[in-house]
Amino acid sequence: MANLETDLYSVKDKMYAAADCIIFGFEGGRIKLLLFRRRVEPLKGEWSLIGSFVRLDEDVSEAAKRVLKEITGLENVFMEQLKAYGKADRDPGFRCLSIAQYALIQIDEYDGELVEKHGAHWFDIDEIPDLVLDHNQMVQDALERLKQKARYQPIGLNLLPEKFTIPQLQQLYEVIYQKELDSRNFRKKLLSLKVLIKLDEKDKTNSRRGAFLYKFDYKTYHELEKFGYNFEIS
Amino acid sequence: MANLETDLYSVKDKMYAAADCIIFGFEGGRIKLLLFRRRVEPLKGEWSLIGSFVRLDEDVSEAAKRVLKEITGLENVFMEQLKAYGKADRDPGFRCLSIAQYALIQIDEYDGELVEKHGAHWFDIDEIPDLVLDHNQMVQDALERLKQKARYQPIGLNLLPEKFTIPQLQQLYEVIYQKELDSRNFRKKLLSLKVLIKLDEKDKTNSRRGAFLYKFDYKTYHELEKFGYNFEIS
DNA sequence: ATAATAAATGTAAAATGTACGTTAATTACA
DNA sequence: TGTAATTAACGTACATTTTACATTTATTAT
Repeated sequence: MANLETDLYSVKDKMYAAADCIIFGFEGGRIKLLLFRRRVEPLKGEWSLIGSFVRLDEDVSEAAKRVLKEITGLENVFMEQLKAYGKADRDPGFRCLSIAQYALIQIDEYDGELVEKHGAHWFDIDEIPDLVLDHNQMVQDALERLKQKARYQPIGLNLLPEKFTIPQLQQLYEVIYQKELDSRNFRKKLLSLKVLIKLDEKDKTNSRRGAFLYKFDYKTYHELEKFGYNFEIS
Repeated sequence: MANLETDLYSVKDKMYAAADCIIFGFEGGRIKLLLFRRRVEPLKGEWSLIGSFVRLDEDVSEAAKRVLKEITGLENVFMEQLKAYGKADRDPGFRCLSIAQYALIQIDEYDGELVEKHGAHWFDIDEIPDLVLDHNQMVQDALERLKQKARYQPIGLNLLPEKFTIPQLQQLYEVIYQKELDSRNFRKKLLSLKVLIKLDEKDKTNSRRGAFLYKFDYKTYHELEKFGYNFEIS
């Protein structure tokens, strides 16, 4: 009996593991997703998230960083694990887990040439084509996560340049939440959080008057965080 | 060049995948964690989360359910993926990913005999022993998730019996948040959410007067959810 | 000079959160 | 039998935050 059980528990099957990246950007007031053509069979050539098999000697998060750098040239961007996708039949070819990670990047900073070379393309999130396997589901889950998380943590800022205007930030929140916000209340709430640094520069791309540029004060933010400070934009 | 790249992308290493369960209960005003003695080498006999290798033909979530049922006899309990743990060196023996899932159970409903038989034991979360591999980290992460999630979703209720009193629920929130709550404000806030059904019964285990029992109104809750209703207990 | 445009500011009412004190129901036991 | 002890339940006043809404400001193209 004991032996039987031991044997049962010891069933060890090996499988593949993939790291797939949901790469979001923000441009022209829209959230964008970077997709590319799948490089391996089956389904080679179909639109797919950017991903790679995880190698035996690398961390899952490293695998994601590796592939992100390879395609976009970017390092040190915001990236966070979304979740693992582990349905037995998710890949028709062979058993393969995927650990999905989402990245938020400043869309103007990536290496366009590299992206071009890998056949990658930015899609508006309202116009995402059919993707391989369960990748559409991953994108939906990542958007949901972004929506939830942006409310209580300043992660959305990773989609904007270091210097940004309040109207820009509002526009970002409006597309994330998919609803309009009152500009007066938005500004008031935001400034009350005391984590923005007003600069002496203006951005005049959107108006004659120009809007003041701000930077996020991460230092103060992390200080306040320790005391249970609540960043919340609703 | 193209071939080289194709080869590079095609590096496919197989590895093991484990499903580990962080099983929380609530008893005597404390959050408890169910641990057992590891059944496989290496580290056989050490305290460990309950887990199993994922088999080739089963979903990751199924693996977690399988092992949970095996040890506690429980089915249909609240269980949710926490995250995947994918450090290359997390298991000294061989490359093994773990997909951690946390479960919230009513501690009185599990099969004590089964648990006994598997050498499992409930630990107060303040008295968790050293666990194998990165399991202590998993527990910390799961507690953090519980703390975050309980604030905006009524998942804590899964730790209580179907019928519970308001003081019981408050006690639960107090241990989750690790801070005292004002009983008058807690009650007011909770009842204002309009998702509790007051019963005609009282629970007299904690006082002479007895406290009225309530049930959570999942039906109404799910209705309200559709309209962007916000369950929030802070 | 003026028109056009988005940025920035203000304010009053409503809703929610916070900090308290008091009363109510029940049982053990004097 | 009534009184003390104990937790449950309720209420209120004040502070804070959210919401709804209108006007002024800075700038440039004409």
